[in-house]
Amino acid sequence: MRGAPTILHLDMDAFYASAEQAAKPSLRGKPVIVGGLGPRGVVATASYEARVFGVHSAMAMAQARRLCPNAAFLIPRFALYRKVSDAVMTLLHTLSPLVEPLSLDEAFVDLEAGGTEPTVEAARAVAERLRADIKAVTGLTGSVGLAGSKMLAKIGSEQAKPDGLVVIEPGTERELLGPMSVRTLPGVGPATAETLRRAGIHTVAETREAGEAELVRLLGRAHGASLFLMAEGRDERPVVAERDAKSISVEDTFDVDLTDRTRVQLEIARLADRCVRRLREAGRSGRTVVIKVRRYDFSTLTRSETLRGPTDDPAVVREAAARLIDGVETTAGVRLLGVGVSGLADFTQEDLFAQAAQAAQAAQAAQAAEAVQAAQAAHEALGDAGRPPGPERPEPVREGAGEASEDAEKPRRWLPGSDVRHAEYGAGWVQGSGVGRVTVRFEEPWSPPGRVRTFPVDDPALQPADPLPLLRPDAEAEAEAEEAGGPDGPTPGASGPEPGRGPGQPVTSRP
DNA sequence: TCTGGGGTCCTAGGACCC
DNA sequence: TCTGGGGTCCTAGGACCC
Repeated sequence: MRGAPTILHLDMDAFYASAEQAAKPSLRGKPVIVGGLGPRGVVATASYEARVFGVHSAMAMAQARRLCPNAAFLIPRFALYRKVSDAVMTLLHTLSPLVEPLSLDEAFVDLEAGGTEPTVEAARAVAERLRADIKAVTGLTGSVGLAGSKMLAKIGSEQAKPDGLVVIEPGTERELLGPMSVRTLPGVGPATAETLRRAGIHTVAETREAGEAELVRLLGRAHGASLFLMAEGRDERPVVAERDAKSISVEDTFDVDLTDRTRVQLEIARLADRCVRRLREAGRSGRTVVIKVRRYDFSTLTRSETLRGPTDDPAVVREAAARLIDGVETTAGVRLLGVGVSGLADFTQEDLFAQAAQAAQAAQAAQAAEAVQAAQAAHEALGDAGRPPGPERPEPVREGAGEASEDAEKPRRWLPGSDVRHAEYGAGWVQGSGVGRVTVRFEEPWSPPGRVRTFPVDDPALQPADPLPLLRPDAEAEAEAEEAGGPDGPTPGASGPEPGRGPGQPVTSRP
Protein backbone atom coordinates (compact mmCIF):
# COMPACT_ATOMS: atom_id res chain seq x y z
CA MET A 1 0.00 0.00 0.00
CA ARG A 2 1.26 3.41 -0.89
CA GLY A 3 0.77 6.74 0.74
CA ALA A 4 -0.12 8.30 -2.60
CA PRO A 5 -2.41 7.11 -5.43
CA THR A 6 0.39 6.38 -7.90
CA ILE A 7 -0.89 3.09 -9.30
CA LEU A 8 -2.96 3.79 -12.38
CA HIS A 9 -5.46 1.45 -14.01
CA LEU A 10 -6.68 2.26 -17.52
CA ASP A 11 -9.74 0.59 -19.00
CA MET A 12 -10.92 1.61 -22.45
CA ASP A 13 -14.69 2.14 -22.65
CA ALA A 14 -16.63 -0.60 -24.54
CA PHE A 15 -13.43 -1.02 -26.50
CA TYR A 16 -14.35 -3.16 -29.54
CA ALA A 17 -17.74 -1.49 -29.98
CA SER A 18 -16.26 2.00 -29.60
CA ALA A 19 -13.56 1.21 -32.17
CA GLU A 20 -16.28 0.08 -34.59
CA GLN A 21 -18.27 3.26 -34.01
CA ALA A 22 -15.15 5.33 -34.60
CA ALA A 23 -14.52 3.45 -37.84
CA LYS A 24 -18.12 3.55 -39.05
CA PRO A 25 -19.73 7.00 -38.77
CA SER A 26 -23.22 5.66 -39.46
CA LEU A 27 -23.07 3.62 -36.22
CA ARG A 28 -22.22 6.47 -33.84
CA GLY A 29 -24.89 6.92 -31.20
CA LYS A 30 -26.48 3.59 -32.19
CA PRO A 31 -26.46 0.18 -30.48
CA VAL A 32 -23.48 -1.89 -31.69
CA ILE A 33 -22.82 -5.48 -30.67
CA VAL A 34 -19.49 -7.15 -31.48
CA GLY A 35 -19.03 -10.90 -31.16
CA GLY A 36 -19.50 -14.30 -32.77
CA LEU A 37 -22.30 -14.20 -35.34
CA GLY A 38 -22.80 -17.96 -35.75
CA PRO A 39 -25.53 -19.96 -34.04
CA ARG A 40 -23.36 -20.40 -30.96
CA GLY A 41 -21.79 -16.96 -30.81
CA VAL A 42 -21.54 -14.81 -27.70
CA VAL A 43 -21.24 -11.05 -27.20
CA ALA A 44 -17.67 -9.78 -26.84
CA THR A 45 -18.59 -6.12 -26.33
CA ALA A 46 -21.82 -4.14 -26.48
CA SER A 47 -21.84 -0.36 -26.94
CA TYR A 48 -23.46 1.69 -24.18
CA GLU A 49 -26.47 2.24 -26.46
CA ALA A 50 -26.94 -1.56 -26.59
CA ARG A 51 -26.39 -2.02 -22.85
CA VAL A 52 -29.53 0.02 -22.24
CA PHE A 53 -31.44 -2.96 -23.67
CA GLY A 54 -29.76 -5.33 -21.21
CA VAL A 55 -27.11 -6.65 -23.61
CA HIS A 56 -23.74 -7.38 -22.01
CA SER A 57 -20.48 -9.26 -22.58
CA ALA A 58 -20.56 -13.07 -22.57
CA MET A 59 -24.30 -13.13 -23.31
CA ALA A 60 -25.44 -15.58 -25.99
CA MET A 61 -25.71 -13.68 -29.26
CA ALA A 62 -29.18 -15.18 -29.80
CA GLN A 63 -30.39 -13.53 -26.62
CA ALA A 64 -28.75 -10.24 -27.59
CA ARG A 65 -30.64 -10.34 -30.89
CA ARG A 66 -33.92 -10.83 -29.04
CA LEU A 67 -33.19 -7.97 -26.63
CA CYS A 68 -31.91 -5.51 -29.21
CA PRO A 69 -32.93 -6.59 -32.72
CA ASN A 70 -32.09 -3.24 -34.30
CA ALA A 71 -28.46 -3.18 -33.23
CA ALA A 72 -25.59 -3.51 -35.69
CA PHE A 73 -24.10 -7.00 -35.22
CA LEU A 74 -20.44 -7.16 -36.19
CA ILE A 75 -17.62 -9.70 -36.13
CA PRO A 76 -14.52 -8.61 -34.18
CA ARG A 77 -11.68 -7.10 -36.22
CA PHE A 78 -8.66 -7.82 -34.07
CA ALA A 79 -6.20 -6.29 -36.52
CA LEU A 80 -7.82 -2.90 -35.88
CA TYR A 81 -8.11 -3.35 -32.11
CA ARG A 82 -4.45 -4.39 -31.87
CA LYS A 83 -3.33 -1.26 -33.69
CA VAL A 84 -5.38 0.99 -31.43
CA SER A 85 -4.13 -0.94 -28.41
CA ASP A 86 -0.49 -0.53 -29.48
CA ALA A 87 -1.00 3.23 -29.73
CA VAL A 88 -2.51 3.36 -26.24
CA MET A 89 0.23 1.20 -24.74
CA THR A 90 2.82 3.46 -26.35
CA LEU A 91 1.26 6.42 -24.53
CA LEU A 92 1.37 4.49 -21.25
CA HIS A 93 5.07 3.77 -21.71
CA THR A 94 5.74 7.50 -21.84
CA LEU A 95 4.49 7.65 -18.23
CA SER A 96 6.56 4.82 -16.76
CA PRO A 97 8.70 1.84 -17.71
CA LEU A 98 6.44 -0.28 -15.49
CA VAL A 99 3.37 -1.01 -17.63
CA GLU A 100 1.42 -4.24 -17.12
CA PRO A 101 -1.08 -4.94 -19.90
CA LEU A 102 -3.99 -7.19 -18.87
CA SER A 103 -5.59 -7.35 -22.31
CA LEU A 104 -5.84 -5.23 -25.45
CA ASP A 105 -7.83 -2.57 -23.62
CA GLU A 106 -6.57 -2.64 -20.03
CA ALA A 107 -3.33 -2.01 -18.19
CA PHE A 108 -1.75 -1.04 -14.88
CA VAL A 109 0.94 1.65 -14.74
CA ASP A 110 3.26 2.33 -11.81
CA LEU A 111 3.52 6.12 -11.95
CA GLU A 112 6.00 6.32 -9.11
CA ALA A 113 8.45 4.14 -11.07
CA GLY A 114 8.07 6.67 -13.88
CA GLY A 115 9.06 9.59 -11.69
CA THR A 116 5.65 11.10 -11.01
CA GLU A 117 5.73 13.01 -7.74
CA PRO A 118 3.86 10.91 -5.14
CA THR A 119 0.99 13.31 -4.51
CA VAL A 120 -2.70 13.25 -5.34
CA GLU A 121 -2.35 16.40 -7.43
CA ALA A 122 0.56 15.16 -9.54
CA ALA A 123 -1.05 11.76 -10.17
CA ARG A 124 -4.34 13.35 -11.12
CA ALA A 125 -2.64 15.72 -13.57
CA VAL A 126 -0.83 12.81 -15.26
CA ALA A 127 -4.06 10.83 -15.55
CA GLU A 128 -6.04 13.72 -17.02
CA ARG A 129 -3.36 14.37 -19.59
CA LEU A 130 -3.26 10.66 -20.45
CA ARG A 131 -7.01 10.61 -21.05
CA ALA A 132 -6.74 13.64 -23.33
CA ASP A 133 -3.83 12.07 -25.23
CA ILE A 134 -5.71 8.79 -25.73
CA LYS A 135 -8.67 10.72 -27.11
CA ALA A 136 -6.43 12.73 -29.44
CA VAL A 137 -4.41 9.76 -30.72
CA THR A 138 -7.17 7.15 -31.05
CA GLY A 139 -10.43 9.06 -31.01
CA LEU A 140 -11.63 6.74 -28.20
CA THR A 141 -12.26 7.29 -24.52
CA GLY A 142 -10.77 5.43 -21.60
CA SER A 143 -11.52 5.46 -17.88
CA VAL A 144 -8.84 5.70 -15.24
CA GLY A 145 -8.58 4.68 -11.61
CA LEU A 146 -5.80 5.97 -9.36
CA ALA A 147 -5.07 4.38 -5.99
CA GLY A 148 -2.35 3.06 -3.74
CA SER A 149 -2.84 -0.52 -4.92
CA LYS A 150 -3.80 -2.47 -8.03
CA MET A 151 -7.08 -3.69 -6.61
CA LEU A 152 -8.30 -0.21 -5.73
CA ALA A 153 -7.03 1.36 -8.94
CA LYS A 154 -9.12 -1.20 -10.82
CA ILE A 155 -12.17 -0.57 -8.67
CA GLY A 156 -11.61 3.12 -9.33
CA SER A 157 -11.58 2.77 -13.12
CA GLU A 158 -14.77 0.71 -12.92
CA GLN A 159 -16.46 3.48 -10.94
CA ALA A 160 -15.15 6.07 -13.40
CA LYS A 161 -16.80 4.46 -16.43
CA PRO A 162 -17.48 5.73 -18.95
CA ASP A 163 -14.94 8.42 -19.83
CA GLY A 164 -14.02 9.36 -16.28
CA LEU A 165 -11.31 9.49 -13.63
CA VAL A 166 -11.64 8.36 -10.02
CA VAL A 167 -8.97 8.81 -7.38
CA ILE A 168 -9.20 6.63 -4.30
CA GLU A 169 -7.15 8.37 -1.68
CA PRO A 170 -5.07 6.16 0.58
CA GLY A 171 -6.71 5.93 3.99
CA THR A 172 -10.25 5.78 2.61
CA GLU A 173 -10.11 2.20 1.30
CA ARG A 174 -11.78 0.28 4.13
CA GLU A 175 -14.66 2.68 4.41
CA LEU A 176 -15.19 2.61 0.66
CA LEU A 177 -15.00 -1.18 0.33
CA GLY A 178 -17.08 -2.12 3.38
CA PRO A 179 -20.60 -1.84 1.91
CA MET A 180 -19.63 -3.20 -1.53
CA SER A 181 -20.59 -6.68 -2.76
CA VAL A 182 -17.95 -9.41 -2.38
CA ARG A 183 -18.18 -9.75 -6.16
CA THR A 184 -16.28 -6.45 -6.36
CA LEU A 185 -13.12 -8.13 -5.09
CA PRO A 186 -10.81 -9.67 -7.70
CA GLY A 187 -10.99 -13.46 -7.69
CA VAL A 188 -14.58 -13.65 -6.47
CA GLY A 189 -16.69 -15.12 -9.26
CA PRO A 190 -20.05 -16.91 -9.23
CA ALA A 191 -18.79 -20.03 -7.41
CA THR A 192 -16.94 -18.21 -4.62
CA ALA A 193 -19.80 -15.73 -4.18
CA GLU A 194 -22.24 -18.64 -3.78
CA THR A 195 -20.02 -20.35 -1.19
CA LEU A 196 -19.78 -17.09 0.73
CA ARG A 197 -23.51 -16.41 0.41
CA ARG A 198 -24.31 -19.78 1.99
CA ALA A 199 -22.09 -18.74 4.88
CA GLY A 200 -24.08 -15.50 5.20
CA ILE A 201 -21.33 -13.34 3.69
CA HIS A 202 -22.48 -10.79 1.12
CA THR A 203 -20.43 -7.64 1.57
CA VAL A 204 -16.76 -6.86 1.86
CA ALA A 205 -17.30 -5.81 5.50
CA GLU A 206 -18.87 -9.20 6.27
CA THR A 207 -15.95 -10.92 4.54
CA ARG A 208 -13.53 -9.04 6.76
CA GLU A 209 -15.54 -9.85 9.89
CA ALA A 210 -15.59 -13.57 9.04
CA GLY A 211 -11.86 -13.65 9.71
CA GLU A 212 -9.02 -15.30 7.83
CA ALA A 213 -9.43 -18.74 9.45
CA GLU A 214 -13.07 -18.99 8.41
CA LEU A 215 -12.33 -17.85 4.83
CA VAL A 216 -9.53 -20.41 4.54
CA ARG A 217 -11.89 -23.11 5.82
CA LEU A 218 -14.51 -22.13 3.22
CA LEU A 219 -12.28 -21.49 0.22
CA GLY A 220 -8.93 -23.18 0.77
CA ARG A 221 -5.50 -21.94 1.77
CA ALA A 222 -4.44 -19.60 -1.04
CA HIS A 223 -7.84 -18.25 -2.02
CA GLY A 224 -9.04 -17.69 1.55
CA ALA A 225 -5.89 -15.90 2.66
CA SER A 226 -5.75 -13.60 -0.36
CA LEU A 227 -9.46 -12.81 -0.10
CA PHE A 228 -9.02 -11.76 3.53
CA LEU A 229 -6.19 -9.40 2.59
CA MET A 230 -8.21 -7.89 -0.25
CA ALA A 231 -11.26 -7.40 2.00
CA GLU A 232 -9.08 -5.43 4.38
CA GLY A 233 -7.96 -3.29 1.50
CA ARG A 234 -4.46 -4.71 1.69
CA ASP A 235 -2.92 -5.47 -1.67
CA GLU A 236 0.84 -5.36 -2.13
CA ARG A 237 0.99 -6.91 -5.60
CA PRO A 238 3.56 -5.03 -7.66
CA VAL A 239 3.03 -3.81 -11.21
CA VAL A 240 4.96 -6.30 -13.35
CA ALA A 241 5.98 -5.50 -16.92
CA GLU A 242 6.31 -8.03 -19.73
CA ARG A 243 5.29 -11.39 -18.43
CA ASP A 244 6.17 -14.33 -20.70
CA ALA A 245 3.26 -16.47 -21.84
CA LYS A 246 3.05 -19.86 -20.11
CA SER A 247 0.84 -21.62 -22.62
CA ILE A 248 -0.52 -21.20 -26.12
CA SER A 249 -3.78 -22.77 -27.23
CA VAL A 250 -6.43 -22.67 -29.94
CA GLU A 251 -9.98 -23.96 -29.92
CA ASP A 252 -13.06 -24.07 -32.11
CA THR A 253 -16.73 -24.38 -31.28
CA PHE A 254 -18.61 -25.98 -34.14
CA ASP A 255 -21.95 -24.69 -35.40
CA VAL A 256 -23.25 -28.26 -35.22
CA ASP A 257 -21.96 -30.98 -32.90
CA LEU A 258 -19.41 -33.32 -34.47
CA THR A 259 -20.21 -37.04 -34.27
CA ASP A 260 -18.11 -38.47 -37.08
CA ARG A 261 -14.88 -39.87 -35.63
CA THR A 262 -12.79 -39.17 -38.74
CA ARG A 263 -13.95 -35.57 -38.76
CA VAL A 264 -12.99 -35.23 -35.07
CA GLN A 265 -9.50 -36.55 -35.86
CA LEU A 266 -9.18 -34.19 -38.82
CA GLU A 267 -10.18 -31.17 -36.74
CA ILE A 268 -7.71 -32.11 -34.00
CA ALA A 269 -4.93 -32.26 -36.60
CA ARG A 270 -5.89 -28.84 -37.98
CA LEU A 271 -6.01 -27.32 -34.52
CA ALA A 272 -2.59 -28.80 -33.72
CA ASP A 273 -1.17 -27.15 -36.83
CA ARG A 274 -2.76 -23.81 -35.95
CA CYS A 275 -1.42 -24.06 -32.42
CA VAL A 276 2.13 -24.77 -33.64
CA ARG A 277 1.94 -21.85 -36.05
CA ARG A 278 1.17 -19.56 -33.11
CA LEU A 279 3.91 -21.19 -31.08
CA ARG A 280 6.48 -20.54 -33.80
CA GLU A 281 5.31 -16.99 -34.38
CA ALA A 282 6.06 -16.43 -30.70
CA GLY A 283 9.50 -18.03 -31.11
CA ARG A 284 8.73 -20.61 -28.46
CA SER A 285 8.55 -24.37 -28.13
CA GLY A 286 6.65 -26.46 -25.63
CA ARG A 287 6.83 -29.76 -23.84
CA THR A 288 3.26 -30.59 -22.80
CA VAL A 289 0.51 -31.08 -25.37
CA VAL A 290 -3.08 -30.66 -24.16
CA ILE A 291 -6.33 -31.39 -25.93
CA LYS A 292 -9.70 -30.12 -24.82
CA VAL A 293 -13.06 -31.68 -25.61
CA ARG A 294 -16.41 -30.11 -24.85
CA ARG A 295 -19.23 -32.57 -25.35
CA TYR A 296 -22.79 -32.06 -26.53
CA ASP A 297 -23.90 -31.54 -22.90
CA PHE A 298 -21.19 -28.90 -22.26
CA SER A 299 -19.21 -31.24 -20.01
CA THR A 300 -15.55 -30.51 -20.65
CA LEU A 301 -12.45 -32.64 -20.26
CA THR A 302 -8.75 -32.27 -20.98
CA ARG A 303 -6.06 -34.85 -21.71
CA SER A 304 -2.37 -34.04 -21.70
CA GLU A 305 0.94 -35.65 -22.53
CA THR A 306 4.39 -34.42 -21.61
CA LEU A 307 7.17 -35.05 -24.13
CA ARG A 308 10.79 -35.77 -23.28
CA GLY A 309 11.78 -32.34 -24.50
CA PRO A 310 10.25 -29.17 -25.92
CA THR A 311 9.18 -29.13 -29.57
CA ASP A 312 7.82 -26.78 -32.19
CA ASP A 313 7.43 -29.51 -34.79
CA PRO A 314 3.87 -29.66 -36.18
CA ALA A 315 4.13 -33.42 -36.81
CA VAL A 316 5.11 -34.10 -33.20
CA VAL A 317 2.26 -32.01 -31.76
CA ARG A 318 -0.19 -33.47 -34.27
CA GLU A 319 0.79 -37.02 -33.31
CA ALA A 320 0.58 -36.36 -29.57
CA ALA A 321 -2.84 -34.76 -30.02
CA ALA A 322 -3.96 -37.73 -32.13
CA ARG A 323 -2.90 -40.17 -29.38
CA LEU A 324 -4.78 -38.12 -26.80
CA ILE A 325 -8.04 -37.92 -28.75
CA ASP A 326 -7.79 -41.70 -29.28
CA GLY A 327 -8.54 -42.16 -25.60
CA VAL A 328 -11.65 -39.96 -25.58
CA GLU A 329 -15.15 -41.18 -26.34
CA THR A 330 -16.86 -38.72 -28.70
CA THR A 331 -19.69 -40.64 -30.33
CA ALA A 332 -22.47 -38.76 -28.52
CA GLY A 333 -21.34 -35.47 -30.06
CA VAL A 334 -18.67 -32.84 -29.59
CA ARG A 335 -19.31 -29.09 -29.66
CA LEU A 336 -15.75 -27.87 -29.09
CA LEU A 337 -12.23 -29.14 -29.69
CA GLY A 338 -9.00 -27.49 -28.62
CA VAL A 339 -5.24 -28.08 -28.75
CA GLY A 340 -2.71 -26.33 -26.55
CA VAL A 341 0.95 -26.43 -25.63
CA SER A 342 2.40 -25.56 -22.23
CA GLY A 343 5.72 -25.96 -20.50
CA LEU A 344 7.02 -23.34 -22.91
CA ALA A 345 10.72 -22.92 -23.54
CA ASP A 346 12.39 -19.98 -25.21
CA PHE A 347 14.42 -22.04 -27.61
CA THR A 348 13.26 -23.80 -30.73
CA GLN A 349 14.00 -27.40 -31.53
CA GLU A 350 17.30 -26.79 -33.32
CA ASP A 351 18.50 -24.77 -30.38
CA LEU A 352 17.62 -27.70 -28.18
CA PHE A 353 19.92 -29.98 -30.13
CA ALA A 354 22.62 -27.33 -30.13
CA GLN A 355 22.25 -27.02 -26.38
CA ALA A 356 22.43 -30.76 -25.88
CA ALA A 357 25.62 -30.87 -27.95
CA GLN A 358 27.16 -28.03 -25.99
CA ALA A 359 26.26 -29.65 -22.72
CA ALA A 360 27.86 -32.86 -23.92
CA GLN A 361 31.11 -31.05 -24.64
CA ALA A 362 31.22 -29.09 -21.46
CA ALA A 363 30.11 -31.60 -18.89
CA GLN A 364 31.96 -34.48 -17.35
CA ALA A 365 32.08 -37.77 -19.22
CA ALA A 366 29.33 -39.43 -17.26
CA GLN A 367 27.05 -36.43 -17.47
CA ALA A 368 27.82 -36.02 -21.14
CA ALA A 369 26.81 -39.61 -21.83
CA GLU A 370 23.57 -38.96 -20.01
CA ALA A 371 22.88 -35.83 -22.03
CA VAL A 372 23.44 -37.66 -25.30
CA GLN A 373 21.11 -40.38 -24.13
CA ALA A 374 18.54 -37.77 -23.26
CA ALA A 375 18.95 -36.10 -26.63
CA GLN A 376 18.57 -39.44 -28.39
CA ALA A 377 15.52 -40.23 -26.35
CA ALA A 378 14.09 -36.82 -27.16
CA HIS A 379 14.85 -37.43 -30.80
CA GLU A 380 12.94 -40.68 -30.70
CA ALA A 381 10.12 -39.24 -28.68
CA LEU A 382 9.86 -36.45 -31.21
CA GLY A 383 9.31 -39.03 -33.88
CA ASP A 384 12.00 -37.86 -36.27
CA ALA A 385 14.68 -40.43 -35.55
CA GLY A 386 15.02 -40.96 -39.27
CA ARG A 387 15.73 -37.30 -39.93
CA PRO A 388 19.41 -36.36 -39.87
CA PRO A 389 20.10 -33.74 -37.25
CA GLY A 390 20.58 -30.53 -39.15
CA PRO A 391 19.38 -26.97 -39.48
CA GLU A 392 16.39 -27.86 -41.63
CA ARG A 393 12.98 -28.05 -40.06
CA PRO A 394 9.79 -29.45 -41.48
CA GLU A 395 7.79 -27.02 -43.59
CA PRO A 396 5.22 -25.28 -41.47
CA VAL A 397 1.80 -26.56 -42.36
CA ARG A 398 -0.18 -23.67 -43.73
CA GLU A 399 -3.92 -23.66 -43.59
CA GLY A 400 -4.17 -21.31 -46.52
CA ALA A 401 -1.88 -23.34 -48.76
CA GLY A 402 -3.09 -23.07 -52.32
CA GLU A 403 -5.29 -20.18 -51.37
CA ALA A 404 -5.40 -18.54 -54.76
CA SER A 405 -6.75 -21.54 -56.59
CA GLU A 406 -9.19 -22.39 -53.81
CA ASP A 407 -10.52 -18.85 -53.75
CA ALA A 408 -11.66 -19.18 -57.32
CA GLU A 409 -13.88 -22.12 -56.43
CA LYS A 410 -15.03 -21.19 -52.93
CA PRO A 411 -17.63 -18.46 -52.75
CA ARG A 412 -16.26 -15.53 -50.78
CA ARG A 413 -17.90 -14.97 -47.44
CA TRP A 414 -18.79 -11.40 -46.64
CA LEU A 415 -18.95 -11.15 -42.85
CA PRO A 416 -20.85 -8.21 -41.34
CA GLY A 417 -18.49 -5.46 -40.25
CA SER A 418 -15.53 -6.44 -42.41
CA ASP A 419 -13.71 -3.93 -44.57
CA VAL A 420 -14.03 -3.88 -48.35
CA ARG A 421 -13.00 -1.69 -51.23
CA HIS A 422 -14.99 -1.21 -54.41
CA ALA A 423 -13.24 -0.25 -57.62
CA GLU A 424 -15.68 2.60 -58.22
CA TYR A 425 -17.13 3.54 -54.82
CA GLY A 426 -14.02 3.19 -52.65
CA ALA A 427 -13.79 2.10 -49.02
CA GLY A 428 -16.72 0.62 -47.17
CA TRP A 429 -17.86 -2.18 -44.92
CA VAL A 430 -20.19 -5.12 -45.22
CA GLN A 431 -23.55 -4.42 -43.67
CA GLY A 432 -25.05 -7.78 -44.51
CA SER A 433 -25.24 -10.50 -47.12
CA GLY A 434 -27.55 -13.25 -48.26
CA VAL A 435 -29.30 -14.76 -51.26
CA GLY A 436 -26.38 -14.02 -53.54
CA ARG A 437 -26.13 -10.35 -52.63
CA VAL A 438 -23.94 -8.30 -50.35
CA THR A 439 -24.84 -4.90 -48.94
CA VAL A 440 -22.02 -2.42 -48.41
CA ARG A 441 -22.04 0.96 -46.70
CA PHE A 442 -19.49 3.32 -48.22
CA GLU A 443 -17.99 5.54 -45.57
CA GLU A 444 -14.66 6.21 -43.90
CA PRO A 445 -13.84 7.01 -40.27
CA TRP A 446 -13.46 10.71 -41.12
CA SER A 447 -16.38 10.97 -43.57
CA PRO A 448 -20.03 11.73 -42.82
CA PRO A 449 -22.34 8.68 -42.64
CA GLY A 450 -22.30 7.04 -46.04
CA ARG A 451 -24.80 5.40 -48.34
CA VAL A 452 -25.60 1.78 -48.89
CA ARG A 453 -25.30 -0.17 -52.14
CA THR A 454 -25.96 -3.78 -52.98
CA PHE A 455 -23.87 -6.03 -55.24
CA PRO A 456 -23.79 -9.66 -56.34
CA VAL A 457 -21.58 -11.60 -53.91
CA ASP A 458 -19.18 -12.46 -56.73
CA ASP A 459 -18.86 -8.90 -58.08
CA PRO A 460 -15.18 -8.69 -59.10
CA ALA A 461 -15.13 -4.93 -58.38
CA LEU A 462 -15.59 -5.68 -54.70
CA GLN A 463 -12.57 -6.84 -52.70
CA PRO A 464 -11.73 -7.44 -49.04
CA ALA A 465 -9.57 -4.67 -47.55
CA ASP A 466 -7.51 -3.84 -44.47
CA PRO A 467 -8.99 -1.65 -41.74
CA LEU A 468 -8.55 2.09 -42.25
CA PRO A 469 -6.96 4.16 -39.49
CA LEU A 470 -9.49 5.73 -37.12
CA LEU A 471 -8.14 9.21 -37.59
CA ARG A 472 -7.38 10.70 -40.96
CA PRO A 473 -3.70 10.21 -41.77
CA ASP A 474 -1.80 13.46 -42.28
CA ALA A 475 -0.70 14.65 -45.71
CA GLU A 476 2.83 13.39 -45.22
CA ALA A 477 1.69 9.88 -44.40
CA GLU A 478 -0.76 9.95 -47.29
CA ALA A 479 1.99 10.92 -49.71
CA GLU A 480 4.14 8.09 -48.41
CA ALA A 481 1.28 5.65 -48.82
CA GLU A 482 0.78 6.76 -52.39
CA GLU A 483 4.48 6.43 -53.13
CA ALA A 484 4.33 2.94 -51.70
CA GLY A 485 1.75 1.89 -54.24
CA GLY A 486 -1.28 4.15 -54.33
CA PRO A 487 -4.47 3.85 -52.33
CA ASP A 488 -4.15 0.07 -52.31
CA GLY A 489 -0.66 0.23 -50.85
CA PRO A 490 0.17 -0.27 -47.20
CA THR A 491 -2.28 1.52 -44.96
CA PRO A 492 -0.92 3.70 -42.18
CA GLY A 493 -1.44 2.57 -38.62
CA ALA A 494 -4.91 2.81 -37.18
CA SER A 495 -3.53 5.28 -34.72
CA GLY A 496 -1.89 7.41 -37.37
CA PRO A 497 -0.33 10.42 -35.79
CA GLU A 498 -1.93 13.80 -36.16
CA PRO A 499 -0.39 16.50 -38.34
CA GLY A 500 3.10 17.50 -37.38
CA ARG A 501 3.82 14.65 -35.03
CA GLY A 502 5.99 11.62 -35.43
CA PRO A 503 4.84 8.16 -34.48
CA GLY A 504 5.37 7.13 -30.90
CA GLN A 505 5.47 10.67 -29.60
CA PRO A 506 2.89 11.90 -27.17
CA VAL A 507 0.28 14.14 -28.64
CA THR A 508 0.68 16.85 -26.09
CA SER A 509 3.85 18.25 -24.75
CA ARG A 510 2.18 20.28 -22.08
CA PRO A 511 4.26 20.59 -18.93
C1' DT B 1 -30.78 -20.88 -30.92
C1' DC B 2 -28.39 -20.91 -24.05
C1' DT B 3 -23.42 -20.82 -22.88
C1' DG B 4 -16.58 -17.91 -27.46
C1' DG B 5 -11.68 -17.90 -27.25
C1' DG B 6 -7.54 -16.96 -25.01
C1' DG B 7 -5.33 -17.10 -20.94
C1' DT B 8 -3.82 -17.58 -15.43
C1' DC B 9 -3.61 -19.80 -10.97
C1' DC B 10 -4.84 -23.36 -7.53
C1' DT B 11 -5.89 -28.06 -5.74
C1' DA B 12 -5.36 -32.86 -5.24
C1' DG B 13 -3.79 -37.49 -5.93
C1' DG B 14 -0.31 -40.74 -7.49
C1' DA B 15 4.44 -41.80 -8.92
C1' DC B 16 8.95 -41.51 -7.73
C1' DC B 17 13.12 -40.21 -5.25
C1' DC B 18 15.80 -39.27 -1.15
C1' DT C 1 11.27 -55.98 7.19
C1' DC C 2 8.63 -52.12 8.47
C1' DT C 3 7.86 -47.30 9.04
C1' DG C 4 8.12 -42.27 7.93
C1' DG C 5 8.07 -37.60 5.71
C1' DG C 6 9.23 -34.16 2.22
C1' DG C 7 9.89 -32.53 -2.46
C1' DT C 8 9.00 -32.61 -7.36
C1' DC C 9 6.74 -33.94 -11.53
C1' DC C 10 2.67 -35.24 -13.97
C1' DT C 11 -2.29 -35.33 -14.85
C1' DA C 12 -7.07 -33.63 -14.44
C1' DG C 13 -10.33 -30.48 -13.16
C1' DG C 14 -12.17 -26.09 -11.74
C1' DA C 15 -12.53 -21.08 -10.80
C1' DC C 16 -11.67 -16.82 -12.59
C1' DC C 17 -10.39 -12.93 -15.78
C1' DC C 18 -11.01 -10.09 -20.12
